[in-house]
Amino acid sequence: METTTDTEQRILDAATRVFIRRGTAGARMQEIAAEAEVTQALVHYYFRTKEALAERVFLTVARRTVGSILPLLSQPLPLEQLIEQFVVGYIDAVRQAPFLPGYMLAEAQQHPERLELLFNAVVGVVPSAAAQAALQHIEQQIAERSAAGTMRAMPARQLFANVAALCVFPFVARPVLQLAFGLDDAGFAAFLDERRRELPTFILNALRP
Amino acid sequence: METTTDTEQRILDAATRVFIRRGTAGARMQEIAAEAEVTQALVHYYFRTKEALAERVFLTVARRTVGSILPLLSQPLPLEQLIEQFVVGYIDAVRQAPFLPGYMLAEAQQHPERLELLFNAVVGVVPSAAAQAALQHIEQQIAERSAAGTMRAMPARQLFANVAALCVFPFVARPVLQLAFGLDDAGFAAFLDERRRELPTFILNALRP
DNA sequence: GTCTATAATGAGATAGAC
DNA sequence: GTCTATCTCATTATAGAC
Repeated sequence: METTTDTEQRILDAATRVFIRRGTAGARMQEIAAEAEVTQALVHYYFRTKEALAERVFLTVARRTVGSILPLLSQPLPLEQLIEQFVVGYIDAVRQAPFLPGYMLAEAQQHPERLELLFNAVVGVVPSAAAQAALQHIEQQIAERSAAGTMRAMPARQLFANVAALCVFPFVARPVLQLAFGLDDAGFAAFLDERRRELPTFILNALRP
Repeated sequence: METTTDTEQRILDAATRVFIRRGTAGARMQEIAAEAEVTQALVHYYFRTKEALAERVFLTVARRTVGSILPLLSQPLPLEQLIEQFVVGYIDAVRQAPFLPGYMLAEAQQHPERLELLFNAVVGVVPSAAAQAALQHIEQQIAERSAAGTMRAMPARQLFANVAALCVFPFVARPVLQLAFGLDDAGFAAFLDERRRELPTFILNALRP
């Protein structure tokens, strides 16, 4: 918990916005400096190199993302309600920062080493035990319901992947969807509202035995 | 249908690989030249600028993608079989070029003007009428089944988005999924095999009334 | 800590010989 | 068409004054 100066924080915030907007390779140190309202020299003063800054931004953003998703997964609810709460909570959260998922997935693709870094940083930290417990709780519920015949049996990891896919994809594919469906920004917002309502039903239906 | 020389084609292929691997901003003309086993000057000789080359690659790749997806959507089958065939066909096709979806979505994000260019290039060309017909045929089936009560009513665009999400996402999020599920490359291949089997059931189940 | 000025390098692009 | 050599400019990064 190092005490970051106000300026340092401003630069970090600016860098976050620019990296998310342009991607790491497309980002320019000058643009970051301008957006933070400082000179380029100062950006280097605080973060040495673009590479270091990029890594810092990615880890910060990724940790924040994990930190906002984990509570959604950790609620002590029956599986059905948990899924509904998760979908709604995720969509509402990411709407505030719609380009974030695309940035993170692209980064993960082009710098897998940062992912492992993040993994090591997150594991062994406070939320880790809680995270494990939450996931196990979910898997246990899947197993129970499958056994009881109240839910169609399916591999837990496929269910995880499906829920993630259905939640994340609209944000990653936004321009394509807007073009395909002929939506302006307001139309896309309406599409997300509709989705927020429809998606939980879709998923829960898929799980009926 | 211009007759592209062998060299030109080699450069284009190399550029395609490099752009997909690094993203447009991260790609280097030198790397493309090396991969095509020519000098950088020759790359410029054929394609003038990096910008022009990037656009050419994107349009080519995107058209090829549309061209391979359209037939999957155009099969004259009942909706249920169409979905199954589509899922399996898509997964099998993209396995050959697993980084392609990520590249295309990132490009669409950062160069929306290319998307429109593509749209204009594809519309008004041979497959366009067929594409419209195929989509209408699908929407009509959805409407019929909803009315008849043999399918749960839901907005067609949400169903499209869901199928796309479930098919595309694993490829876009591959590194994250591998880390989360602890999969090496062979493990990920097994995950895709499993998915190929499970996904059609998941979707069709979600559509039961 | 913050700036101005500038160095150092990286990367796209062209000239001209063959 | 293809190469070598080179130019030009953008971009990262540092030096040094304040």
